[in-house]
Formats: sequence, C-alpha cells, structure tokens
Amino acid sequence: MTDVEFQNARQRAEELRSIINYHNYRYYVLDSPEISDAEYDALMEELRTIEVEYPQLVTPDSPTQRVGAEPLPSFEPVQHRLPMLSLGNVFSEQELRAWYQRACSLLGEDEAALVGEPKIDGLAVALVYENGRFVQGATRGNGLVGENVSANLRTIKSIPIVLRGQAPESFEIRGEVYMTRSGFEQLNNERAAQGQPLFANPRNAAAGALRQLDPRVSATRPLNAWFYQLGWLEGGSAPDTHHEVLRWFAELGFRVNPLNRRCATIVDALRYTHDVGHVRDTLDYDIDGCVVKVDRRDWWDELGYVGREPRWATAYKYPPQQATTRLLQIDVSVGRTGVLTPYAVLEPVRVAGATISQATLFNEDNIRRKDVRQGDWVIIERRGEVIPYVVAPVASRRTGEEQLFEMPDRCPVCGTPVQRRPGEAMTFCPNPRCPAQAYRRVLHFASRAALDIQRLGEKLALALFTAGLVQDPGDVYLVTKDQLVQVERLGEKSAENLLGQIEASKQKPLRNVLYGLGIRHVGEQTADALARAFASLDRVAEASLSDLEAVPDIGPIVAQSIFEFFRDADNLRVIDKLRRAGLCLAQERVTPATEGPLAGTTAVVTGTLGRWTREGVQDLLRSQGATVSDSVSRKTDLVVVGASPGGTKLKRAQELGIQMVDEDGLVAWLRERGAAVE
DNA sequence: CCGCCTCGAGTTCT
DNA sequence: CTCGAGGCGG
Repeated sequence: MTDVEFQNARQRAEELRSIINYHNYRYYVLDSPEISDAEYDALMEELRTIEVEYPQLVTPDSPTQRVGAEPLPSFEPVQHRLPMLSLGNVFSEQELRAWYQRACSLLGEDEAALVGEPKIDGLAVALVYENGRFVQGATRGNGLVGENVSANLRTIKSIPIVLRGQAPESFEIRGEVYMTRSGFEQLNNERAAQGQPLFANPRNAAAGALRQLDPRVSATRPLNAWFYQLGWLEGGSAPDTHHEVLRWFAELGFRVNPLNRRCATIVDALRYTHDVGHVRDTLDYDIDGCVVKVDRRDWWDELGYVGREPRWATAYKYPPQQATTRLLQIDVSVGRTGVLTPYAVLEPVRVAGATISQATLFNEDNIRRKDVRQGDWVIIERRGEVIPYVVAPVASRRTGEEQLFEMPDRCPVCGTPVQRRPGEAMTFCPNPRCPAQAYRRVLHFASRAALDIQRLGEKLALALFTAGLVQDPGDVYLVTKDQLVQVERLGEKSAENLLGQIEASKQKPLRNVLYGLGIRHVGEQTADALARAFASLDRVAEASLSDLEAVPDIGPIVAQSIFEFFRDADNLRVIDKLRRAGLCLAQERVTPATEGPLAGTTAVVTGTLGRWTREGVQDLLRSQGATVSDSVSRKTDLVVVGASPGGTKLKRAQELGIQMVDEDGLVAWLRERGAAVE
C-alpha cells in the first residue's frame, strides 16, 4: 500500500462518516430522509470496505461501530455527577393546581410559565458528551449510581455520536430510552414464533434490551430515545429557559419530542395534559402521563427540592392501564360445548376504572407459553379497555412457592375423563349430558342472538335447571306460572313477564332457532346461511352431508357436526318439544343473498344506534339481500357507525378506506339503492 | 400446502 | 376483545 492510497482512504473515510452521520440524523432524528435506503446502504458498505482494508482508520465514533462490540462480562457502575432524581406525582387537576400554587407562592409570583412534555414510559438515561462527541451513557440505577450502557446506547441510531453545530466542552443530557409499540409487537411475534417467553410490555422489553451484556443483541431490538433534560454543563452555556434548552437540544442533533409545549399559565398546562391524553392512543410509544416543568431555569434553584423530588417539576399521571396483582389460583370452567377453559382467580385490583377479580387464560398452551403459575404476581390489563387480560407473570417476584397448573384429567363438573385431540389446543369434556353443558345450552338458547328471552339469565336458568324444571331448551316452554311462583319464589308480576317473553320467542325466525340449538360450529352466520338455504328445520335435519357442504362457507367439518346433531336422540327430543310448543320451524319466503336491492353487498354494524336497535338494522339489511358481518374486511362495503363504536372496527374501516355512515347516512345509502327504509 | 379471511366460542364489569 | 380453527383461494 502506498502512502498516497492510505491518505486517500483516510480522507474518503472521514467524508463518508460525516455524510452518513448527516443522513442518520435526517432519517432517525428528523424522520425525513433525503436518500433511499439503498443509497444509504451503499455509503455504509463503502465505509465498511475501507475500514476492513485499513483497520487503523476505524474510529470509535464511526457509524460502523454502532453494532458489533464484544459482549461485556458485566456492567460497570457509574456514579452520577448530579443525582438522577425522581419526580413527584399528581393524579388530578386539583393536585396539579396545588403544585403550581405552591411553586408560585414560593417564588412570590402570580404566574409562572411552564413547559409540558409527554412522560415517556421507558428508561431514564444520562449521556455525557465531550467536545461534541458521545463518551458515556448510563442508566438511572438508584439515582446516584447507574450502569454504564454506552455500548448499547451506541446501537440506537437516533442517538448522535457526533453533535451538530457548536457544543459546550462537556455536558450531560438526560432522556428516555423506549421501545416503539410496533417494534415491540413485532419482537413479541418473532419470540412467539420461536417459542421464547414474551415481554409484558414495551417498557420491560426496552429494559431487557438496554441491559443486554451483548450489544449485538441490543442492536437488533427496536429501541429509540427522546431527550428532555440538561444535566451538568462545563465550558459553555445553555439557554435560560427550558423550552429554549429543548430547542437547542434539537439543534445539536438530539431527538426532542414534538409534543413538548410551552404553557403560559396553569390553565394552558391543564389543557395540554388533556390534549396529550387525547392523542395518547395514536402514538407509537407508551406514555403514562405528562411532565410539567417551570420554564425559567433560574427559578429552579430558588424552588429547590423536597427530599429527593424537585419542586420545579412534577408528573401528572393518567390512570394506569396496567396493574400488578396476585394470581391466587387457576380454576377451570366448562362451556356449552364442553370446552374446559382455565381462568385466573385474582386478588381484586383496579384497572382502568373497574375492579378485576378474574381473567380467562384461554387454554393450557397459553398458560405454558406465558409460564403463569398459581401464586405468581401478574401484570393485568384491559384489552380494548374492557376485557381483563393476563399479560405476563413478574418472574422476579417469585418465591418458589408457586404452583404449576395442570389441566385436570376429569371434567370438574361431571367427572368424565376429558379429551384433547392431538394438534388441538382445547381440552373438552365429551359428555353431552354434563350438567355444566346442559345448563349453558339453556342459557345460550335464551340469549339475545338466539331466542332472546330476557330475564332468563344466569341466575334464573341455574335455579330452574337445578330444580329439574328446565333441563334443555325444550323445557323452557313447559314452565308454568305456578312453578315460577312457588318453586322459584318469583313475584306474580315477574312470572307473568317472563312467560310473556317466552311466548314472544315463539315468533323468532328460523335462523334464531337454528342458532339457539347450539349445534357445534354453527354460529349466527352459519345459522343464517342454513335458514336461507333450506328454509325449514326439517329440511336441514334431513339434509345429506353433500347437501350441507353445498352451502357456502360450510365445509366437511361443519357439515359433519350438523349431520350428527340431527341424528342424536336427545337433540331430536328437544326439537320435538319445540315443535309442540309451536315455534317457527320454517319460513315461507327467504330472500337468498343473491336477491333484493342490496344483493352482493356486505355491511357491518357497530356501536349503539338511536332509531333502531343494532339487530333491527341488521335484519333490515339482511331482509333486502345484504350480508351482515361482524368483522370489517376488504369485502365490506359499508360500516354503519353508532355511538361508542368498536375501536378496531373503526380503525380497520379507516385503513381499508371503507365507507362509513351514521343512521342518516344509512337511510340515504338505502334510498340510493332503492331499498326500503323501514 | 400455506396464508388470509371469517366465524365460533368464551369472557368481564357496570 | 381475543384466540383457535374451519373454509377457501392462490
């Protein structure tokens, strides 16, 4: 190698580093790249090639050095020059106002400008820069001593290795390392596919990634960071107000959250917490509140600290969406179809406005996959802000006393040995006469989507069942007022009401009856398809396997299930009772999905309507040839949106660009197509 | 045969 | 709402 070649290589390497650092900044910090990924990769490749040829040209701040450092034996402790304090919390508007009043009165001011920032749910880190270069980064640790995680922080591409513009001689900047929600989901999907344990939430996943001793593992994790606080500073100066400091950070090349806002008064700050709360769900990172800081930094010294919390800043916390509680034991329930479903019995805990004491665990595999044990501390959340869900155990809080769950080998209700088919996740009790199943069949028959017998709910159904009065759906029509009054101690009026409901149910259309029978694999959609195709219960009962399979969406397994149902003596007895009670087991004219003004259209109804019930709208659409579905997909033509609609349906409809209408819009839509409106 | 789309079934609390 | 699994198109 000649000296000239070496000099050229060195010059080119320097050039490339500065070009790559610039594009890194455009891409990772500003989120607005100027070149394509391929062009970027080509630049990286060129630099890497030079560095392989001339290893002496590799510098610690080279972009190629973000990945690939050797694993560490352990993290080295780092004493924070300035302790990393925690913030005080407030949980309500009043408390935030009180914090502000106190700050103002200590300052002897009427008002003090503030800065609002989203409070990122991640891990606080402190980074030291010297002469514009990243030299060290540490975790918060206990606030006084943290761990040196520099090698891992280097792998986060939005963290600048070399600063832009004029930086002070040395300073410390603080920020939050977090994992994006999308990255977290993808990571967990990958881990699930490989049978590895899942992370409970993005925060835990980020913590795991940051504390990886092998930076090469860290580098593969979707970490990112926001910066929001100046630590110490030497050989230079920083602006006087916090909002200017944040702007200055951005100029230096740090990633600063765009939601940060200067608030002139406490009223603005309150509005700010409200606004951030509104966009919270749309962000690709978790926040658990807002941080509010006094803007003028000279006032920080005046306000000082109480204990280890600054008086010049506080955290306004939103109600938690997750909670930790004790999983007392795992019980098993038996469903209508005989499926054994394990569920967690929890130490009651408040999550998102409700006290949760139980949560389903779905099946044995799910429990095993999550490694949930009886006695564990577990993280609970409400999916869709409703359904309680066990996210993960907190393995670090185990005592060794925890008990592994085993699916019982006999049905907990009737004692019949249970079955689990190879390759299937569900365990079930094969005894159709199992009281749990029989009782739930009655309940299902009375449910809204079936015969809609209100008042025949869990309690009464169980009482009638144990008294031996209603053992199957057919018995519902044999109950007398005397029995209700004398055996069930119902009031005269309630008994009459119930009997009225039962009487009215006899008019329900065939599809409701078919659904109510509880044939395995026959839900609302399939029941509707059967009613349309055969128009009478008897014809369904007589249908051959191939007749059944000719119906769209019915395949061999569903056909077999229907076929068998109508060849079971117990089931035939039930149907006989229904027939004698005078139920509607045939329908005169059925509109096939291929006829009517709405033929070929698929609609979804979500939320609460005003003028009609949801069922009413569905019936209206169906009666004119439309297909009514429960989930939005590419095939959906129209989504009718009522008040408080299902979030995923709305989101999916938006993603797919499907027409959405309210009630008035629906009327217009129907008129356009020449369909009847009432 | 695989992957996508639906459907079915179980479930919580106010 | 979630998960499992059946149906069916590519």
